[in-house]
Amino acid sequence: MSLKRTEIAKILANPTIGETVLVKGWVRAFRSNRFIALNDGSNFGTIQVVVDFENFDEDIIKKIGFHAAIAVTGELVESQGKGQSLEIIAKEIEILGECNLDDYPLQPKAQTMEFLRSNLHFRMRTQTMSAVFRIRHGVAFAVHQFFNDNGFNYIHTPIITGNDAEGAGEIFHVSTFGANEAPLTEDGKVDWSKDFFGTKTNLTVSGQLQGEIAAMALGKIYTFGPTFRAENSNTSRHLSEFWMIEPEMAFADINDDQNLAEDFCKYLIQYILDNYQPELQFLDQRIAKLEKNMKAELRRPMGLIDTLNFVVENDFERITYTEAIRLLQGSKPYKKKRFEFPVEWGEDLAAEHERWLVEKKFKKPVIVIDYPKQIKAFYMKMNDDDKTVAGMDVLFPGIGEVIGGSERETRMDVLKARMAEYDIPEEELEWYLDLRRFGSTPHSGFGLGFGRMVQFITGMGNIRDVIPFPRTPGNAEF
RNA sequence: GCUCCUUUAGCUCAGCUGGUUAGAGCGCCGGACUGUUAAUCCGUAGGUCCUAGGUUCAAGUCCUAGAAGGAGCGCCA
Repeated sequence: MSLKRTEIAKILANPTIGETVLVKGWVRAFRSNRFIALNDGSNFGTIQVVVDFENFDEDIIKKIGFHAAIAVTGELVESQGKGQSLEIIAKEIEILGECNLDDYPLQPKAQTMEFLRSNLHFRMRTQTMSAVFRIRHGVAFAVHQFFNDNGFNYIHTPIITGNDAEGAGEIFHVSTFGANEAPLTEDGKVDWSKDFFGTKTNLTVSGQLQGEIAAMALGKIYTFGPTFRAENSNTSRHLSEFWMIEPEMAFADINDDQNLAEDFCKYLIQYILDNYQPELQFLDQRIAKLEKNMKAELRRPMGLIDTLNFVVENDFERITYTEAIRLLQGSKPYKKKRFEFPVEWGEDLAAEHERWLVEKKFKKPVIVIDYPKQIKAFYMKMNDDDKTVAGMDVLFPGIGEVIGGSERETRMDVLKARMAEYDIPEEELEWYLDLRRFGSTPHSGFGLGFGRMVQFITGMGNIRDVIPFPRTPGNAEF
């Protein structure tokens, strides 16, 4: 009977010293014509294969190169060298897939993220990307675990929707009409009633409003899916297609919302600390190397793992918008006129202001609540002062806003007035108003940018490097 | 959308106030090496200097336009 392949992770977890094993994987390094570092994706690291090259065909030895796919049959033994406890003494080696290094773009050394972005189909093979995407999976898993353990139901809200009234950004239209082929109405406008769905449709910008429908029946729900914004945003924190997590809770006010947001963030980070130490250590060292030659003020105040531990172990700072403005007006950069944008009650906080609050003043995540009504969405609950709404932003060091959420407005007259202020026709959101007409109750929720959370946990500088196939203005490769 | 920066070998970069055969490190390839850990040592090859115009006796270097990439800002998650 021929030997069955064993995954490297299983060998390392439960070694059977002295037994003959078959492993298959990709070569990460081949040193001294003798030592192969082999990775098969089952774990982050490698297993060492020792080759007595005198006993092998020269043709085979030559093909054992960087990122070649090979199969090795050999004896599992305790390693004679330092740096690993186990190794496999190769008896047979089969080349499964050669990797011609004359033409292969990747090299066995550190490469820039910009270069790797131009080779998206190869970049996951690098150690950095391997660490990032393993952690990305871990965070996604932890999202479901957290909500499941806390009694939330996962709701699939639509990706294509006729909902055009959310005001969360520019939309991508969805149509089966070809360019210049759209049928027109008598007055010369495109006749959307003849389109596939019989109405004008677009890709979703948020699942929140549909999430509220579900929360009014199931109590606690969450969505976790792709969202699309056609904004011409060119930053390291924005994607045109990104994944968002949106919990919604019935019978919950803005305080419950803040508690959920804080517990949730801490849970995700703790889960990765508990389950992805090798990956985190690699990313931590990677950042340390990158920052080695940087000026002290440009470096991170703490290492990656220390930062994650710090966030988990400390309470988030919670302040009102009004308080934030007061603090900012008393700040050194304000007095020295270093801020580019005005700090005035009624003006939205700019990135420089958020950064000062998070990185200079409190040095930890900050939740800001009770924003002026004019800078927040129509569905947020109006506070008793008639000036502010029960909205919140959760601000993280380095990446700014990770969460935006609110208690929702449930009073029919107030909601209608707010919609009028935003020129949202009532007939478009009759169903949303119905939720307030029939069995309405206070409820709250938020949206967490999944990529931003992964960015924070991995310490990656650009959100394009934490999603396999980034979609940004002018780029939709693969 | 706005501002700034970058584009020279496979990769990362150097190339001064324009001057004649365009450099380095790493990688690749060839060789050496029986315990390596980003292995090490020796050697070879490798370049439309992003594109198109222009200025000049002479342009990688200066000017104009365009393209691609990056950083920051705005919008947000």
